Amino acid sequence: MESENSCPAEYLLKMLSGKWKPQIFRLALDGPIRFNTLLRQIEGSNKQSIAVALKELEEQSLLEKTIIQQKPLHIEYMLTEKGRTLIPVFQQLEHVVRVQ
Amino acid sequence: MESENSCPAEYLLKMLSGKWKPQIFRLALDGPIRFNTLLRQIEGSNKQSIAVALKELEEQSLLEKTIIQQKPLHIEYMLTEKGRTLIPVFQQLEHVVRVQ
DNA sequence: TTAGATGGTCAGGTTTTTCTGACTAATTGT
DNA sequence: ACAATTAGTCAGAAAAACCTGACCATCTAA
Repeated sequence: MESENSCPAEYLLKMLSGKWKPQIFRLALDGPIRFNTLLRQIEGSNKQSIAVALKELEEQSLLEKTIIQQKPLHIEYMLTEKGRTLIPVFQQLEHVVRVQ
Repeated sequence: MESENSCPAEYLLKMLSGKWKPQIFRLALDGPIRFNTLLRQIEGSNKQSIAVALKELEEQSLLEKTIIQQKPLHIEYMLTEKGRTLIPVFQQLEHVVRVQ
């Protein structure tokens, strides 16, 4: 993933390319989310693909994984600061899609 | 290409998915553009892929093909009204990419 | 203690996307 | 007449993305 890129759409497209990333990212917009919740909410998806997508989103610093040391430890994925910079783009897109 | 879609990013991603579409679209933002110009300006691309991408962008009504009946007839691709609705998204993205 | 949930990994196969090279046809310049 | 440019198409191969099913470890509830 070369971050050097003169085309901003290509940048977003690369960041969120793949069959499940946009949906994962969108669900993460609503707050921290867990692996199996994603798996259940994204219909048609599968463990492997979600796992790979999450790993890549982490590597791109759009999501971060947190292990919560509690009775039954559980793992959460949430937007990073960088991830949150994409929120206005999503809002803009929502607007555009409504208008079209 | 099912246009039904609850996730706007997924919508954009679908519209502009593929290795060359974002770059084609971006070049088209600067005005009508020709096949061989795209081919030359997008390095690493090839005839076949550009041709397929252009056809799909046309089918999605983001670009339109115009045959200009002049001495040597030539063909131009330009943004449609629908395509132009994506301009603010690109601007937003440019801003975000600068900030990141 | 056994079943079910969470959060994965791994190998292998299938599907989708992309690329290469050859070919076409119209037009223009030399 | 011949080469070059434009604007493609097509078949087949290669590469990338995705899916399935099996497996694993930890924990909890029955």
